[in-house]
Amino acid sequence: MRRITISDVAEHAGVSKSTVSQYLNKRYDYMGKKTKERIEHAVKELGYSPNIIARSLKQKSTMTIGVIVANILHVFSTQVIRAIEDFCNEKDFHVIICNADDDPEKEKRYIEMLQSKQVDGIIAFPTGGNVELYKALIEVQFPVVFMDRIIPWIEIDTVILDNEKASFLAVEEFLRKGYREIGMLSPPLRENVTSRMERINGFKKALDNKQITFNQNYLMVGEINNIQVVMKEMLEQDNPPDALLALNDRVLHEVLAFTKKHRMRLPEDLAVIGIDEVSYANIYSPALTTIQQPAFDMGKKAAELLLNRITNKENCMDPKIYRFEPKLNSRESC
Amino acid sequence: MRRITISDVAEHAGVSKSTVSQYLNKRYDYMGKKTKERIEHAVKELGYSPNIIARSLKQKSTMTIGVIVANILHVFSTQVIRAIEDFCNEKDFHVIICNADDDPEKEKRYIEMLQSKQVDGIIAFPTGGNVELYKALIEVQFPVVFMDRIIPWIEIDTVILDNEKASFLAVEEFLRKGYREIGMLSPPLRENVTSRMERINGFKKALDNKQITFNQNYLMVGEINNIQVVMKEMLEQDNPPDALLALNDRVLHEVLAFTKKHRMRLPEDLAVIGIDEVSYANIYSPALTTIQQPAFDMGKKAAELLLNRITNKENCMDPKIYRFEPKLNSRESC
DNA sequence: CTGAAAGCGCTTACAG
DNA sequence: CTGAAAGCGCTTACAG
Repeated sequence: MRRITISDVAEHAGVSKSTVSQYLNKRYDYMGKKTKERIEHAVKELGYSPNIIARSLKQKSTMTIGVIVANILHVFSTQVIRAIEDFCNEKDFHVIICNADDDPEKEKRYIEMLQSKQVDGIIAFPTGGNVELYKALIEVQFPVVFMDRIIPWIEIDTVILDNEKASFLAVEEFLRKGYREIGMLSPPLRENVTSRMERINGFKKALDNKQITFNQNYLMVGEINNIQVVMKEMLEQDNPPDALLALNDRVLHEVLAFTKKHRMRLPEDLAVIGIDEVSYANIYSPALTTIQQPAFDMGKKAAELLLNRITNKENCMDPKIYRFEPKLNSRESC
Repeated sequence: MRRITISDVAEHAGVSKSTVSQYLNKRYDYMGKKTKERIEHAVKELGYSPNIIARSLKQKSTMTIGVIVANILHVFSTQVIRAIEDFCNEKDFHVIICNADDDPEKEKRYIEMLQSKQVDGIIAFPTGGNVELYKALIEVQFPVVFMDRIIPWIEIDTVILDNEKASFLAVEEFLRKGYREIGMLSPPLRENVTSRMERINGFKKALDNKQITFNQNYLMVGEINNIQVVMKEMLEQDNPPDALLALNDRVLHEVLAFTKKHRMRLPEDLAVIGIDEVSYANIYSPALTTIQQPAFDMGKKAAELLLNRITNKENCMDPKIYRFEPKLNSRESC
């Protein structure tokens, strides 16, 4: 299987490679009509398609970006990716997806791999474990956009939910429905996973804002696979909360596993709100009240920012943080 | 930002480009120890990383494969992709993901794009709408593996669920639990979406096998966004089924929306089984009985087959269909 | 043991 | 209006 090259086309059409190249790049300005037709014909007849690799080498641009997510199995990542792809597709950019699994080592390997592949830019859910690398990228003005996480001292365009607002919305909804003893359940606060910290801060601030004193025992943290134990503790204390905010979709899953196991009725025995929309929110009984991230808008914005940086190199705008508004889906679990 | 090239390294180390290249490719056989160290040092000092694009051009291999899924938002696709990535990552292959959205035009563009990018092979959920293209790929011995769908007359390695068996397992489970009036709900049977056809055939065969006469009115088809209407019809007939098999996860979702809306109790009012595992199966009330596809195993197999074809060109083994066994997750909805 | 040279398939500045 | 030539950053067969 020998691939057809530009030389074959040139020979077949009886012109030079240069001219064929001009044709392929639609620089018809000075091209004779006859020449153009002959090339057109040759291309068709030979079924020629250009070797982008060769072009990239010469042009030093691959029209490809890399996307490093924590885990493609997470719904949020999946939606962000989909939005990025759709946007890039329109602009004739291609996308390479990588799973860093929140492992700085893997992230580093992927960033290096993507650079070796000469991608024009990267969108990443940064692990936060490669500060030196991030700095090096900024240093050489390599286009990068971060998603979902803010890395302190690193100035890079970042697209992120207004996480405090998400907690605010939840607290307000609880209060509106008459719940005042509000608890919150969170996975461990790893450094750099901005969203968790912010959601917890937002929770505290919202209570404060509503003149409710924050109760230490109403905020508990645990590994996902252990969080049902933690939840049990929370609910077995003397004056347990009557409402519970699940910090993310995975926590919500465990909360529901727990309430199912213990035959608790929602919202009578416990009102529940989850941050992150889940696919089964509407069909669950009761339908689940959630706070939704505009994942598609966020993905699109990230792609837009990145492609802007790639195409307007001159325009070295200062990096900013772009906050997106969460949305309350008020249903039956609260 | 001028990138460091092999020439810079050569100069810095005081050797030729050839030698540096040998070093990078770990062909140390005849290399002097001193030379090796000097290069090692230069590479580090300059922070050199090779330009894979240039290498690919020369070697005519990009160590990259393309994956064309119908929709990355579908859980099954997501899991297959993850398995493919993990496998490829181990073998130092990279993956480019594309969403064809079951649109033959898009599929065609993506296949051409991937070939322009000189990928070494493609794994696709074929739309079935580009038979000529598929044939052309086989013709030039371009490595391809299909997932989930069998395209008639096209001989290509295909990884697919034993869909008939999936229906068999469901029917058996219904019978075991004492349900004999078994209905099935399906999305429209588009040509080429093999799995739907097979699941329906399996359903009929299973009934036949159990000496139950198949009732036309117990098998209904409808667009997803209209399937609740169809379901209503099914359940309002004179002698409605007491058990229902949902052909896939999206049908199941609608079935559950319906039973929730009409306050039906599962399994008392209607026993339900869904083909495809869903994330909420265990936390739903009742927990949902499902038939699960081994998505990760299937993705891994597809990757394995493709990389084998890529690396053992000589070994032109006949394309086969690889069937995977579905698994019954017996829970409470049946 | 190491290096000069050719070549992968394009693009582009320049000459005519 | 078209073409010869150089070059993108590598690899590799071959010479020494």
